[in-house]
Amino acid sequence: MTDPLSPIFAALADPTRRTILGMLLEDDMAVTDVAEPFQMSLAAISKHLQVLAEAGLISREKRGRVIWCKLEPDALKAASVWMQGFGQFEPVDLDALERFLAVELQDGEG
Amino acid sequence: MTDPLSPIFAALADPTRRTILGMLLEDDMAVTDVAEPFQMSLAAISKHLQVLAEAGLISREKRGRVIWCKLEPDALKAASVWMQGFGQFEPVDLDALERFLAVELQDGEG
DNA sequence: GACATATTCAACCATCCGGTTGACGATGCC
DNA sequence: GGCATCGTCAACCGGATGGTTGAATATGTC
Repeated sequence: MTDPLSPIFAALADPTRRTILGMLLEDDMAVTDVAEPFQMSLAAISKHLQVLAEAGLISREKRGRVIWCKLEPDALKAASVWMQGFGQFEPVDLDALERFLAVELQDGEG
Repeated sequence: MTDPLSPIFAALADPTRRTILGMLLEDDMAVTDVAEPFQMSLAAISKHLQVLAEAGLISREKRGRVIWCKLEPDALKAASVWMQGFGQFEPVDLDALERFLAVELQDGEG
């Protein structure tokens, strides 16, 4: 499953994770601070951040004992581009589109 | 859980379902015809169509004994709008996408 | 060294998901 | 009526998901 879009959409399918993305839109945050407004355990939030990171939607950088989470817009952009293929364009070869997006994503990462 | 976005993203998280949406972009299709190119049972495709319908991404209309599936772009638009809330990247790589689509459309069908 | 904080790991649990198969209700055709 | 076709339903299965708790690993502070 090297398809990049599936984990992105799967990550976006959870409202907690979408809320987290919204929080990270304002600023980078430590894991503990991300977890603070939620009524669930820190471990649960940590797992959500793991899902977001594996989808490429965020990155995590450890500085000292704190792990900073940062929004990575490229993955969202990939999903957005895919959807625009539906909104505005005529029939498209989706497999080719996904190959295109895969290249796009690789492009973004160092 | 009346949140409309979660089922939409969850539906998009499966590559089979995304492919189905791509097929329906060209034209409305009967369930059997949707299932034809896939290496899985008709019942499995029927379930996928159920998921897409519950997310609002398609509608199904019974005419005779055939059920016609139709793309409903509004749901996709809702998800797209949500993502644009994130969009500093909003003017997606439309240039690249258009170049891609131009090649695609020439290459593919007439 | 001792202790507190930040985060993950591991085990566990209930539920959901994607697939199968076989039976079933509707519909169209002869 | 009898039969094939269209599509879903129901039961089942293995694996993923979302949550819990408690222990473990780093790191910072005194």
